[in-house]
Amino acid sequence: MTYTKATAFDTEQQELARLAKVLSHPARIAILQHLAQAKSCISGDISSALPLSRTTVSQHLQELKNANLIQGEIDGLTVCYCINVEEFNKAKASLEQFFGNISDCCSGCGC
Amino acid sequence: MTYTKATAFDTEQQELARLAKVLSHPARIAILQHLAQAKSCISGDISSALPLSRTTVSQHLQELKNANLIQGEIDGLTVCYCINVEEFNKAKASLEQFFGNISDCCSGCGC
DNA sequence: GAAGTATGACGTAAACATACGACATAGTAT
DNA sequence: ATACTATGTCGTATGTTTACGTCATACTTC
Repeated sequence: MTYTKATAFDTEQQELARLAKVLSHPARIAILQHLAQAKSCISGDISSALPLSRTTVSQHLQELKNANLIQGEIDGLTVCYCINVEEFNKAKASLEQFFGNISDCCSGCGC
Repeated sequence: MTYTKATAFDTEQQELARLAKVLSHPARIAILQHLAQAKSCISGDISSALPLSRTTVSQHLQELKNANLIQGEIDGLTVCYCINVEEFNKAKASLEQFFGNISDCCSGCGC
């Protein structure tokens, strides 16, 4: 985001937008849902559960990891990904606060 | 999203991703916050409150409108935008459900 | 109706995202 | 060591978003 004027907005707005951006692709939503339910969270299993190439899934996994929503532990040859529950709940909380503030505040306009 | 394989995912995943995408730019977060608090919600006032050109803000407003998160009423020369409270709360609910499902389900993995 | 104003639509350049094949790496097993 | 397997990284083609200037439209006011 260098060409965008994103930096002209305040930190809270940027953080919320960044979080939303991570969730803005169905593959990443699907990965999170899969990790929450899966018995296994091995990278290869995630790839084969999704209609995308292994490479592309790996890329989406990296984005989720950069956002701290998931974490990966190497176990020999395989990598085991899990949801970072603490960070995930922080994300949940900040989005809920955003929605809550607006709901509370918005009285409907007089137009 | 025509070239993406988005359509390979299920409807719920696509809907969540679409919603997140709308919120994935700080300008659109800022517009929603502004509309919630503003005494006025006239298009021109929104533009001048943001560090972007009027044209760009108008584009962001259209995206929010396409997503049904806001609605605009023409009043003579000016256009008055407001949050579409009903749709906004639906969006809130579906995101909260997504987060909730994952929180409930994710017991931490055995890695 | 002429001039002015508030908007949206259109065109477009630059930045970014998506998707994936080919390659690199590192562990495992024979 | 050699072959195999699971992953990540790199390059790259294609599509999408962002940002904004310019133009078109439509209402207001003189």
